[in-house]
Amino acid sequence: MMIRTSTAVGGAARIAEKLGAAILGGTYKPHDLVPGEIELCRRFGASRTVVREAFKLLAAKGLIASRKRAGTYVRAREEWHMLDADVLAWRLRDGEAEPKLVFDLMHARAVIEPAAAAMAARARTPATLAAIERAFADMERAAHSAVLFAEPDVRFHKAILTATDNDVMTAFGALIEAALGIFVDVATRHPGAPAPSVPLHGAVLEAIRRRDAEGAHRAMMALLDRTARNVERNVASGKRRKARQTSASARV
Amino acid sequence: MMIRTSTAVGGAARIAEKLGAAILGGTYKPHDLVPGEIELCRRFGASRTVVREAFKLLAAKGLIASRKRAGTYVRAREEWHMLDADVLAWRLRDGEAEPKLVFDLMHARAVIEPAAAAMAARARTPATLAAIERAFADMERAAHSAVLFAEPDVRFHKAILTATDNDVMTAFGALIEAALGIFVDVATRHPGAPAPSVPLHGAVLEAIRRRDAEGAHRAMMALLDRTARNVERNVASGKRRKARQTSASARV
DNA sequence: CGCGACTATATGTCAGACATAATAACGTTC
DNA sequence: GAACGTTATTATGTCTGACATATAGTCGCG
Repeated sequence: MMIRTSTAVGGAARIAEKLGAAILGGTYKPHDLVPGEIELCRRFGASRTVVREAFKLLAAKGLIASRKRAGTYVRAREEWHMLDADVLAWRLRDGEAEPKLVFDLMHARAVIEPAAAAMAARARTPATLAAIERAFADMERAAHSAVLFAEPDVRFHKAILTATDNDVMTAFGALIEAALGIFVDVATRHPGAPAPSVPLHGAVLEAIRRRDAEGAHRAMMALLDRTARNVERNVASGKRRKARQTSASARV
Repeated sequence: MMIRTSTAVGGAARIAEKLGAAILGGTYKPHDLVPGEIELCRRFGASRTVVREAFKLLAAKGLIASRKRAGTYVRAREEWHMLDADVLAWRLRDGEAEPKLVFDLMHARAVIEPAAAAMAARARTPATLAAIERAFADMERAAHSAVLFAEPDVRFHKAILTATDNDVMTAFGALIEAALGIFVDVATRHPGAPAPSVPLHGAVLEAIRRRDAEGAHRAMMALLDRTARNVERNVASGKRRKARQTSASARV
């Protein structure tokens, strides 16, 4: 199992994690300099090699860049790779979450996923359809528990993206995954099993099965509508509650 | 000592560039090991430090991972961050381009951009509208040359994404930019100025200006339709011609 | 034939040195 | 005193050689 509270795990990755979260959290703002390599060596108890490798991890995501003599600075916000799963996770995790981001994600999903469902209805093969069906079956089985529901739910949505047979659409899976991770987080601290959403998922599956592109589009839209209402209802209460739990939400 | 055979520029970035292109180009396939650090030091005439930093750049994009003793290997294709601008560029650039990817990109644009135009029509502010107008004006001025047209064209589409006031939609800018880079490449080696597409862009702008969401959606759809037909017409000839120019396309 | 101990190997980390470029400080000239 | 060229400083960039660590592969034992 391994609990690894904070120690031991990867050198560069650990530092990048902390620094990335700090940047996304606003500790270091665009055009600010991050602490110098030597200073970070001291703080993290690591060698310059490792700190520099951490820098490269963040540089690859568009977060920082370095100039000789001047130091390493945070790049302009527009340069950040916002669709990168890690960047998204850092944004969503930081204590003072941004409710607007949650809505932005929902709106983006409302654009992408219905279209994806329609494309899947047209392009599905026996194999890709089977993957969707498997995910759906697992969802039905886990419908009583929000926690157990999460995994097949993500799998369901990703399976649809894969069934589009479009590499770019498939790539949105990472986005959906990050988004659903948060929504689940919201849902779990709210009463009520996810059972009601099962038939809505079922409708999407059914439309894809009979190659009904328009129907799949509509069904996915309806599903996301329900999710959006759920989220909207819970964002306020989540906001109230975050004050006392800072960011202690354990990743299950 | 170091003889620096090639052109001196960038250390880690240069190596990451080559390796990334090689992975996306299929030289190293998923689950394959890439050459060891020492071997790459030899090949690139660099120190292990630099090679390792290059590895981190690629690791951050999901392309590779390392295990002790076993070496550094290419991760499964599903793990690659396909929406990353560099990854996309590497895919598009490699000599044996994938025509399917070009179509996938077009289809994805057809999903995202009309929706973005509609959102922009609703959410635009004087400032964001002005940015779109400026880009359009520059397009009109450059309508006679495909090369000059490219920059304001990209700016136009990105300005619309920004005007949505949705961080996730805005992030698609990198995607559009990479896609347009290729389409321009195709267009330039084909006769005819981009002038005909100007009024189509103008219609989008006009709809956004009068806050007509549905109209903006339709206009953007029409614009992309034309682009799609253009691309479709030119992919075949591009394919034929790539044999003799391998990958000598100079970046303008 | 299965299993534990050992070894070789590639990555992971470290410390110290020098190279490089851009800024800041200085001093000279008009 | 202001403009300009020179030097010093500083943080990143690169190189080197060494040691740490985990594990795939090998060997030998039961």
